[in-house]
Amino acid sequence: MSVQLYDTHSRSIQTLAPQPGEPLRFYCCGPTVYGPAHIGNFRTFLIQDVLRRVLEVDGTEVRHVRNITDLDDKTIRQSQAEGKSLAEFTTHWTEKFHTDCETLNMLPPSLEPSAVEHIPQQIVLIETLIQKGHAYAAEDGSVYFRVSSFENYGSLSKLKQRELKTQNENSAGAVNDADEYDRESVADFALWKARKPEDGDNYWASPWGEGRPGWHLECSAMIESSFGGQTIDLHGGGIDLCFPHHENEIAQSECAHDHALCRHWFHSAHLMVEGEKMSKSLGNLYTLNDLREKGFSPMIVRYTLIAGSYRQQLNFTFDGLHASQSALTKLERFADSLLKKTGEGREALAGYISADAPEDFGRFAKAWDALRNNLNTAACLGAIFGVLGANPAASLDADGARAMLRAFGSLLYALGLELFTVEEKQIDAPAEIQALAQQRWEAKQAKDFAQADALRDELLEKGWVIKDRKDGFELEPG
RNA sequence: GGCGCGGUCGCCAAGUGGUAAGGCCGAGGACUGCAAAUCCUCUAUCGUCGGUUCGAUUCCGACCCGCGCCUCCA
Repeated sequence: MSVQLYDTHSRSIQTLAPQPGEPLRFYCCGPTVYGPAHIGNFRTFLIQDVLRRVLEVDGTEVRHVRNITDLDDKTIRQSQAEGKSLAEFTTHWTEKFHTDCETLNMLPPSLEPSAVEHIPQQIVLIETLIQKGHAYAAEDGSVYFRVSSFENYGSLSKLKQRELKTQNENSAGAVNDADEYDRESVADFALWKARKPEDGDNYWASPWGEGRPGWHLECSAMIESSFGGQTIDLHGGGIDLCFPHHENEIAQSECAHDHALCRHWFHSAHLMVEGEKMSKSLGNLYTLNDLREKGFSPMIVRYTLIAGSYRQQLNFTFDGLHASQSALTKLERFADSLLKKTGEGREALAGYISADAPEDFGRFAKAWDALRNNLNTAACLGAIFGVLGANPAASLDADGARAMLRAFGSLLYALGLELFTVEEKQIDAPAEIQALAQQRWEAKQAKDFAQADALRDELLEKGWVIKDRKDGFELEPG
């Protein structure tokens, strides 16, 4: 039993394993809480959530730490713009993030450190780095990391220092960054940023004067305090963080601690929306609420965001959401067919959804293997539907159905999918329409089909479609 | 220029050195007064050109096309 996962650093698939007797130490760069998280953010967090669940089902204990970035340029700028204190502002968006996570059925992390609560640890880290010659204070009171002092810089992203420099000079035509002035090299990055007027009240005392920590340093400090300064097993984040954020984390932590920061790097690809890069200016930056207003339940969004390979860009489309909706319904019908065999109601399904995996996944073995093999959610879902296609419930007795439900339930747990939660689009028809529909139903019951069809046509003209069910009818907007 | 991802049925998408999972949509059938819903069945030779091989979509090379990062964006 083991889980295989692609590692960005070695550029190869490696077995994930904790240190003997220890939980797997898993750190994820969390959200910057300066507004509602969008589906792109959630794609990354959801994939991390699925990995964690797969590890749990596989029997690995996981210490999952995901931070809250509540102190950086964006949170400061936005809180000021709204005339709120940083704490008030970030608390609000942190709460909103939690609500969304819960709605998406994400497991809460074991620990959720906040950047602003780790300033003392960050200052200590800077002092250590200065002492060791890896950092220096500039005249204005900012402190920079001396990239040239760390030989391995760039090993994660495979960017050579020389190339970075060349790029900086070429793309800009000239090196003209204002911060540049105080830095020894363009590649050096800020560990501590001297206080500026636009920071408002958001500054802290330090040996180098008032100011605030740099973003990269926050993660290094939180990892250190969350895992006792030990090498962690796994570090996750969006692919964009690979450089410079993670590269800088490595530099800071390894220079301070003289041991590896992390054994295994886990990066997920970004999201496209309808074939275009997601951005505010294109107006295609959706939040969970946006999609809910358009009639897509959170579980549909979850399914859509985890259904593709995590290492490939996912093109998020409304067609895709509809496809997910149908697929999810198919899973629900399957669950129904098994529950019918066991004589249980839908509410019993929850009892089968568990990280406590069966010894044998039976027909679902292929689906489970797919998840353990580099988190192949697409192949997993494919294998699940492959089983469904054979209509296995038909030939099972109650015990057989229960066994299959256990395996199915473990897969649902690993994927974090909940069934029967899709909110029906309950759009109430006006009384007049309801009355016509009722008349039509009565005509149909009386086998006066001419009259029934006439009324149905009339409703259609008024924009409502009748769909007969077993013991009645439903009205949907045409 | 550097690093990286990708081009597989109308759309999404998995995968393997020996003739291609799955989902959506669509089509046909069953059912239904007709529809709907449901159930059953059906649809590809894998960007281009070379090479290796008994055999390549899968390995190697070249090329074309799309996309991401290299500017504190998951």
